[in-house]
Amino acid sequence: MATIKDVAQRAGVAISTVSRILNGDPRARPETVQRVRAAAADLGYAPSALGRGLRTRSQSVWALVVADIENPLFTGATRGVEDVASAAGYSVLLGNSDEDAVKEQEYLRVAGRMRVAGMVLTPTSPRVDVTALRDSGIPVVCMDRPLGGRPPATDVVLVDTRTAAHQAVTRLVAEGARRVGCVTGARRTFTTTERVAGYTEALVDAGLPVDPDLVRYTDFRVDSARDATARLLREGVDALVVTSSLMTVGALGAVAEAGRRIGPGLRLATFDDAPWTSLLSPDIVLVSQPAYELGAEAGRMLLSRIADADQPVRSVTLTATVGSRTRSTVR
Amino acid sequence: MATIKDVAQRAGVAISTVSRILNGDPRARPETVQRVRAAAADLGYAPSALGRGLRTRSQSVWALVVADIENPLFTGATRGVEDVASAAGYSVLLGNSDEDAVKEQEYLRVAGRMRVAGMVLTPTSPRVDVTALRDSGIPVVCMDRPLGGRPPATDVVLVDTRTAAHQAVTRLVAEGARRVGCVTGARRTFTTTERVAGYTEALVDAGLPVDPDLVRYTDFRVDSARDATARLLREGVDALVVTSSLMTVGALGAVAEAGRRIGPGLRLATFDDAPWTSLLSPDIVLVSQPAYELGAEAGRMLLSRIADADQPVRSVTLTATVGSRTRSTVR
DNA sequence: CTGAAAGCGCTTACAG
DNA sequence: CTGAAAGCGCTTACAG
Repeated sequence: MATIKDVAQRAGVAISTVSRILNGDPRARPETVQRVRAAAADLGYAPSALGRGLRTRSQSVWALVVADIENPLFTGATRGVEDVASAAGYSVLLGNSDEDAVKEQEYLRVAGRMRVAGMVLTPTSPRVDVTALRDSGIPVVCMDRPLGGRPPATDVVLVDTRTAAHQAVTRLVAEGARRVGCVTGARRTFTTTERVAGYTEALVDAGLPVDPDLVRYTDFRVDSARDATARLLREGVDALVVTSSLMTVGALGAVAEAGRRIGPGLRLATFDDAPWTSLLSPDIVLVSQPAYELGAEAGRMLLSRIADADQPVRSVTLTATVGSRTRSTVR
Repeated sequence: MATIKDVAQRAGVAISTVSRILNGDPRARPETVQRVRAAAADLGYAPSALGRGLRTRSQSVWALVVADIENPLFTGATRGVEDVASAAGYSVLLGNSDEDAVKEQEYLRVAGRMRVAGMVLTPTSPRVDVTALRDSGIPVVCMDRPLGGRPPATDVVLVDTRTAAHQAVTRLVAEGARRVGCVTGARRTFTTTERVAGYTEALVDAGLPVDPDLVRYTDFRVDSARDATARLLREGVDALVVTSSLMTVGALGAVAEAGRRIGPGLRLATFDDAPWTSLLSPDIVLVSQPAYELGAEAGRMLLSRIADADQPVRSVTLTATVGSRTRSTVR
């Protein structure tokens, strides 16, 4: 493994000269530049991020820790973060916490030890502890879910899915639904409580009774959503709101197993436009979130926070759109 | 940001003592251990991976670069790699090359500069250049796709999807298909050529004519698969083999738009059991790959290669299973 | 049982 | 325009 020393030796210069030239110092003699460049190329030299990072106390790497890499919202957001990062000269290292607080903590630790330049995080709960990172001087921007109470403890980009859930339920009711079941994720998750709130408010606004028993909290898994939906169907609902596309897989499985189908007698609203939702009946009400923009905005916030650590904490909320599914243009 | 120096000062010992104790050196006085531990905890000290990595010339981090994070095969494999890595004390940093050779090259560079302990890679093409990494002493294990010709240039874990494709097509033919179209990915990709080979061999074995025009290569995208399928349907096929679940979204979209449906008149075989495939008709022939095991085996190979750099290059092939879709147990 | 010292691979004022 | 030197945060023989 070639080091700066090897390059210096081969080019017949001091290591400081190699460093300067490779970092584009303008006041270097063209011949020297030539020699150094050639030597570096011959040796396949790539500067060690360890040596460099240690010395400059800054890395050109971000960590991005998402709660579920299978969620199309997060794959889209990941692209947004990556594009903003790479335009600014940063690379992004991804961690998947899998909605598991232990795994998440492990990624936070690794990122801290690696002294990354910043982190974008989708916290598994509002009480995730990022003080260790912040004390290390590593800025954290949250995405999709805030940290702490109100106001949020860090910069954060959210999507207003409360309003979207309200609109979706209002639409179901306008189409004739009277008993709307809700299959949703974990209680601890911000997005869950927001969407349930929107659901409840819509029922109230429509003058319909609110039955807490029609809201089923799960662990986000396909099978849990299937079971929850099966029970709701047995107990009698004429519409379903399912708060993620993965859970919708389970919900639709339960619908099929019950011998029912989506249509005027059983309406469905679902979140996230995963590619496969393009195959669903056009009757379905679909809540689309600006996934790419969610990540891009988080990236921009991180950039801004890196540039100025002392600026006030910011909170940005993006809008989700509610519509019927259209022909997919998603990858 | 606390350093080992701060801890030493607070505990009233030398930094070498701090280092030893925090690394579990047994010959330390209990009182000293106490003091050092307390000081470290008070300061929220986490050793810098930069300092440590520079000194020991070894990192406890792997890089995993996959070609498409949306592919359920790779999300499953990622879990396998992570579990093996973390059991051995490594963390995994993920990069998504998105089937883009430029992005891939960038991740290879970053991993090299970071001096990761090893890499698991799904190369975007057999000609990806990993010599820079290998020259830096960073072992590379390939997953899903080999590098170089035969024998492969690196350790590699593959899935025998050639045989699986053969079996799937044989099954379609047994059910009555005579003109089987194939919608597949990019020509440069190993898995594409393997599956097309299996498809072709099955037709030959069944005594059916082989029409190269029935094989449509795409760029893996939903819309490309949709267009390719639409054309195949117009030209007349009575069965389809689609070599990834994402492309199957497009294929099924085209089927619906053509006013056709999957059944005895138009059979379908597809690869990868994405969660949503559980919603498909039970008639569909499904090729399931051992995703988790693919990653776990790659992780084990990397571990073994790290332990002994000079062992002969190994190539492991796992088996895919062909069946009808069953109720999903996937997350 | 613990400390002082060297050195991992870099960058950056500081001389010259 | 270039080199020598210091130092970033660690670990690890080597003394004592």
